[in-house]
Amino acid sequence: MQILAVPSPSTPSKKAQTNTRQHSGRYAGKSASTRERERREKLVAAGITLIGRNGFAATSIDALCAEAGLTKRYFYQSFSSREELLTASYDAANREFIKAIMQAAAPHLQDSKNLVRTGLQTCFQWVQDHPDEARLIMLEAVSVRAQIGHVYGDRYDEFVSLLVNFTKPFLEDGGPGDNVLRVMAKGSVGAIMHLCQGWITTDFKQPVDQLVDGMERIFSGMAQVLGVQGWRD
Amino acid sequence: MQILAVPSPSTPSKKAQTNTRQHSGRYAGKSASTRERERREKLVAAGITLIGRNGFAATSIDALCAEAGLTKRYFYQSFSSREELLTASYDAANREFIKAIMQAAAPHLQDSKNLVRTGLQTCFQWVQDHPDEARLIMLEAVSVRAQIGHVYGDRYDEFVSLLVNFTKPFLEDGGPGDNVLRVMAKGSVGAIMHLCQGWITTDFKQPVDQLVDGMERIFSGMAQVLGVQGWRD
DNA sequence: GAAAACTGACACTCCAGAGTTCCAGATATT
DNA sequence: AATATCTGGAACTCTGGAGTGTCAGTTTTC
Repeated sequence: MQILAVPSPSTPSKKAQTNTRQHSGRYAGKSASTRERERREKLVAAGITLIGRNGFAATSIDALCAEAGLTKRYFYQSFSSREELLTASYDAANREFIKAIMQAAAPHLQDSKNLVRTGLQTCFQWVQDHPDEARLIMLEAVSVRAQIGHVYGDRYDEFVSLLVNFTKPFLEDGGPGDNVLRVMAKGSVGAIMHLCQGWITTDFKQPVDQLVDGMERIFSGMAQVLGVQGWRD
Repeated sequence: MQILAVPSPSTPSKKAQTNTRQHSGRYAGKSASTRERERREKLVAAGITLIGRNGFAATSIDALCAEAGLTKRYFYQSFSSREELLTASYDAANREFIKAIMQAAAPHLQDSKNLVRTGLQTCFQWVQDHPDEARLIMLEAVSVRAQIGHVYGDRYDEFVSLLVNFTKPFLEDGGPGDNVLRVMAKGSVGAIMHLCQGWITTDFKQPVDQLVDGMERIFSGMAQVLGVQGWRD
């Protein structure tokens, strides 16, 4: 069951170069591929907004196009199904999310304790500041991602490897093997996501500090169990 | 937006007692309410199977009825929407899940370390043994539950309270407040769920032992951070 | 045996949304 | 100015599934 036809950023559409004269793609000052890319981006943005706001099931292609200010024709030019747009929207939102955290974390790469705190703080803050994006990647994408898991499995695995490899230098010998380390990394991701899920669906009632505090302690515990050097409360 | 019309186990249907003579409900040896309850249970079972197997979006009411060996009439007798059946199916599957873990955990209530290990082992084993149920409660229900969260919020909160209150007696003074404890409890639930999600979508490739091992270490870390008495590796 | 209520199966209407096609107007090229 | 391409908008068909209705046959009660 091939749900996804490879989400290539944009199908160059083969140039319907029927005849051998004039016209080489420009319109309104932009090249054909630029226009197509811009439309695609509008649709992705609309996807983030509507799917995040109303849910995937309640988001029709018509509504998507209306939100994007385009017509169905252009939808099918860039995507072949609603699922494909969901995937692209998920991808875009997820990238921004990761980017925000990476940027905030970068200055603290040498100080693991600060790194954890800053990362968590940024994470929850971003979620609160981008509710649509967050709902999309934390809630709506879960079951769909399960069906197209093979597409995102690799990238997710890379991310987990990143976490593991980053942590490893700090570890003493005699700890768990890589497989178990990976389980712990995934578990951490899950804990954060689950907290975000509940937080989102209760309209961010709980203060960020408490979420950060709780997660910090969980990480702290893991650090101690793993014997991370230079970590002690 | 009232999605759910109170999932009462079965609408007694008000007895269409139009006239004043004979017939008080029995058919095929069973009372009216019994028959109705049996049909409801068949539908719930069908819901678990089909939604778990094919996903909620791909499960029509017709298919549900076919699977249950009933006709649409009976569906609308017990439920007023597909979402309501999903909710009921989620509820049923979730109860079984919790029950299995509680039963396995019961003998170890005095030994926290064994309690954690047994609980985790049972949890993952149950998931592997009940893939349909697990897919339903771990994957399919996530986004829908977000929409009807207020219905399940209370029960979930109770469960979290259970965890917290159970842990509290073992804690030293000076630890985090209740709010933060709750965050940690929710985080643990999230870690397990996330691991199950990934595990399910990769067809249970990873051995149970590794999952249990990883989660055990996370709990172990939390125990140490919280200063649980009688816990030390 | 007759009346009432229940059952199962099918037929039916209705609609939203998917996917396609057409066309008039705008923009570019020569 | 003439030709070709691109754009936005709408009209169109088609289908699956929701929700309702009908009816003949069965079981119960009196």
